[in-house]
Amino acid sequence: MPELPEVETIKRDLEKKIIGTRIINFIDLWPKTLKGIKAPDFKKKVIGQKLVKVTRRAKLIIIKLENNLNLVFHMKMTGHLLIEPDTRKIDSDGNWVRKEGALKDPYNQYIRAVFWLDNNKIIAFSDLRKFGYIKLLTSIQLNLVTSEFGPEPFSVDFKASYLQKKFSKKRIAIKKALLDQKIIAGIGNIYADEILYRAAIHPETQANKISVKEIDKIIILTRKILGDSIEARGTSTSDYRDTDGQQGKYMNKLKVYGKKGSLCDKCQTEIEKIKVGARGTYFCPKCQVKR
DNA sequence: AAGATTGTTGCTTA
DNA sequence: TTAAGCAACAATCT
Repeated sequence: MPELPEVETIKRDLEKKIIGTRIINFIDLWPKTLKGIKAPDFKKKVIGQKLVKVTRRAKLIIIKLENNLNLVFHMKMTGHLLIEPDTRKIDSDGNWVRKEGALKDPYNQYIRAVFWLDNNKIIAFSDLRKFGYIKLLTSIQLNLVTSEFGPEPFSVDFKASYLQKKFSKKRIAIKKALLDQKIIAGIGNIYADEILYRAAIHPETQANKISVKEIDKIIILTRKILGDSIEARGTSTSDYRDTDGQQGKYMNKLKVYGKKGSLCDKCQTEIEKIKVGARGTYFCPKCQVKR
């Protein structure tokens, strides 16, 4: 799943590869990919525009255009933004195929939208499960969206006094609180489990029962884990790939996520899997004691 | 072959 | 007014 480290990796790659280029064409191969706008209207507003700036907020990628409109991408579970040489074409049946000599790409059949750029490259939005989307928003509309998110984990606003205030009002499981984008932006299922394991907190602990000391731990560990994962270019437990179609390397450093039955690093107890808020949740029953 | 998987939204209920 | 739970979305794998 693309969570903060994966989306941040994509954002940094895009910054290097596409800033200053111009969009010269667009096609949507799965109509629902464009949310809130139809392709003809979208094309009118986007074609000819220079890509001015790339930012990330929570799990959103935002590309600012010269005309002050913003391309907003959400990868959901299986989305990719692939930057490739322009070696693709549409065949007579309307199918999206590789031209001869194109890079090998296992996601060819899942491409939902394509932007052609004026540097002979394309941005291909691939998404196996079709949950991801592209929106075109004014800065005002974008602000309405991003202002709903809680603080970024690396911002100064993400601090103990803030989390104390938020958690004190919540009786939900701490894991659900970490996943709530209105409380903290960018954490998903993988990193929530990793943070709670390293903080030695049972994922079902009520958020309002988390101590001040534990809140300090959560803040430090969140930054440590997300930072390390960004350095490793993210986690590819299943579908995540960067703009070159390459996997991240943080999988090897995971302590609990996806590791049911393997032994805890700290105490050699078997890692267990339970459901918390309808999400698969991995933890060590000895290090993360229920209360 | 049903159930699990995932992030987010929108609805319902308390 | 707020909190919390759940269905829905989509497709694939077990």
